[in-house]
Amino acid sequence: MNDKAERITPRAEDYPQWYQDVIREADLAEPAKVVKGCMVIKPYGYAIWEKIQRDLDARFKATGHENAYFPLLIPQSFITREAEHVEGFAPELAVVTHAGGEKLEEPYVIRPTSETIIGHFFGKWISSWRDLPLLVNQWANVMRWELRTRLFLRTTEFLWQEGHTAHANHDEAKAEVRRMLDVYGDFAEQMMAMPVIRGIKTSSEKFAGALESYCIEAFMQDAKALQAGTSHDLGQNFGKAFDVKFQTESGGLDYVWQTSWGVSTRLIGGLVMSHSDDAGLVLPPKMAPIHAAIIPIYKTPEERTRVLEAAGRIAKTLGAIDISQPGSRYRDFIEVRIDDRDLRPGAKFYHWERRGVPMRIELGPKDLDKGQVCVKMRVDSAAGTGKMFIPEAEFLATAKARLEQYQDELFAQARTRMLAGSVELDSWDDFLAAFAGEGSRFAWCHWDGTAATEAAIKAETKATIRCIPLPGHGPAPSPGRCIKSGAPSRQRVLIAKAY
RNA sequence: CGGGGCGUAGCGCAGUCUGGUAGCGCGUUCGGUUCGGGACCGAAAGGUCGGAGGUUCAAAUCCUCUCGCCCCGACCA
Repeated sequence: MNDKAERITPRAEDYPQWYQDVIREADLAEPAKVVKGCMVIKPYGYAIWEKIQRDLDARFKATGHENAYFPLLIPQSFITREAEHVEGFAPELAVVTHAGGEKLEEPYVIRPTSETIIGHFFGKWISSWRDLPLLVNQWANVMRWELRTRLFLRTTEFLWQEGHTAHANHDEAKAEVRRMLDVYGDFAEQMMAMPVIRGIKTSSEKFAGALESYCIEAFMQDAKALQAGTSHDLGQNFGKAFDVKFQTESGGLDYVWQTSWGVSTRLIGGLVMSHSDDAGLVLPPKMAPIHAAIIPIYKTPEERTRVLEAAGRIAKTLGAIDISQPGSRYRDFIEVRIDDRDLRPGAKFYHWERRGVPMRIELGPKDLDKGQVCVKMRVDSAAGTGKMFIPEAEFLATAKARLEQYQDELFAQARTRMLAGSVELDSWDDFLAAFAGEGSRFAWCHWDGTAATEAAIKAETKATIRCIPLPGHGPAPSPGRCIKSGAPSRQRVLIAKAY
C-alpha cells in the first residue's frame, strides 16, 4: 500500500482519480476487469443501493405502483418496432445469437431498457379503459455497451428500476410523468441530501422514442452535471408500435398513453460526488448503512473488558433509537458498529472516516471515569465540530437530533456549492472562459431553441443543454438573447458539461 | 476503428537494452510487544514472468505470431 497521503488523490489535483480513490477506499465497488466495462458492487456499496431501493420502493407503492418482472432477453424484432427507439439504442446493444449449442432463429438482445417487451405484454393485458391506469415497476439489471465506463456513473451493466405505466388519456399520463419526477426530486433532496434541478430535456437529449423527457440534474463538485433520474412521456408511440389498444369509456377505440421513469446505481456516484472530501466518502445519515462507529480505547485487559462493556451498552441504546423519516412506511434505527479489531485506534479512525460513517464515538477509561463519551462527526457542522466530550446521557438523548442536523447540514452545504458553481452568462466570451479546458459551471443562459445552436455549443465547448428548467427550478423566465446566436429567447436554460 | 502505453507474487513496481534460472515495497499468515489519529520486532507463505512457437548449452530478457487490458478521439442512465 502507498503512503496514507497517496491513498486518496486530492480533488484539486485530479478529480477523476479522486473519485476512483474514494470508491476504492470506501470499499464500495471495483472494476470487474474480467468482464469489460462491468463492476462488482461490494457489500458496503450494495448496502447503499439497498437503502435507495427500500425508500424508493416505498414511495412507488405509496403512489399506487406494483412491482413485476419481465425477461432479460428481448426478441430483436421488438427493438426495431419503434423507429426512434431502434436508432437510439442499436449502437449499444449486446445480442445473444447462440443458445443451447445452436444458432438462434431470431437473436435476442439483452435489455437496454424494457419499453418494448413491456409494451408487448401491456398489449395482452389491456383491453378496456377499466384496465387503466396500469402502474408497474421493475427492479432489474440492464446492459448498454458503452464505449467508456466509470464506476457507478456509466458501466456496461447496471442496476436500476424502471417504472412503466399506461393511461387512458394524455393528461393523466403527463400527470404521472410529473408525479414521478417529483418522487425522484424529493428522494434526492430529502434522502440523499443532493440538490437537483428539475427540468425538461431538449429534443436531442430526450429518451429515444419519447415525446418529452423530464429529468433531475445534480451538481457535482467539479461543477459538472449528473443526470440523476428521468421520467418520460411516451405518448402513444409504444402503444402504436405494440398495438396496445383499449375500448374507451365512450365506446371508442384508442391507443394507451404510456410513461416510463427510472433511476439507477448511478445515484451512488452522485452521492459520492455530492458530499465526499479529500479524506474519503461522506454519507448523509439517511443513506448511511452505518451511522456510528464506536472505537474502544484501552491498554490493559481489564480496561478492555470495562470499555467494551460500556460500548455494548451504548450501542444497544443507540440501536433502539428510531430515526425513520416522518411518514415513512418502514422503520430505521441508528446502526452502530463496535470496532474491537486488534488495531491501533488511529487506524480505526481512518477506516471509518473514509467510509463516510457520520458519527464516531471514542470510548476510553478516562471517559468512563467521567461518565462521558468522545464524539466526532465525519464532517464538522452545526451537529458538532472537532472532538466533543459529552456526558453519556446527554449524548444518547441528542444523538438522533445530531444526525438529523448533520443531514440538513450536508444538504445545505451541497446547495451552497451548487449556487457557488452556478452563474448567469450572457456573453459568448464569458461562456467560452467558463468551459475552457476541463472547466464547467451550472451556466444559466438564453438559448434560441434550435437544435443547430445546441449542437454548435456542444461542438465548441463540450457543454450541453442539461435541461429547460421547470417553473421555480431556475431563474425566473425573462426575455433575452441566445448566448450563441443572439436570437431572441424567452427563458434561460441550464448548460453544463455532463457525466 | 485510428493514435499512445502496458501485461513479472493479492496490489504497485524493478529486472528486459548487455540471456546464466526472479527481486523490492505494501498487503497476508504466525508469535510477541503495543494501543486517545495510519505501531514495531521476529519468522513465514505466496510467481506456469499474459499465451503459443522459435533461436540457444541456457530465455522474464532475443525473434515470430497471438490474446488481453488501460489511456486519448466518435455514443450514453
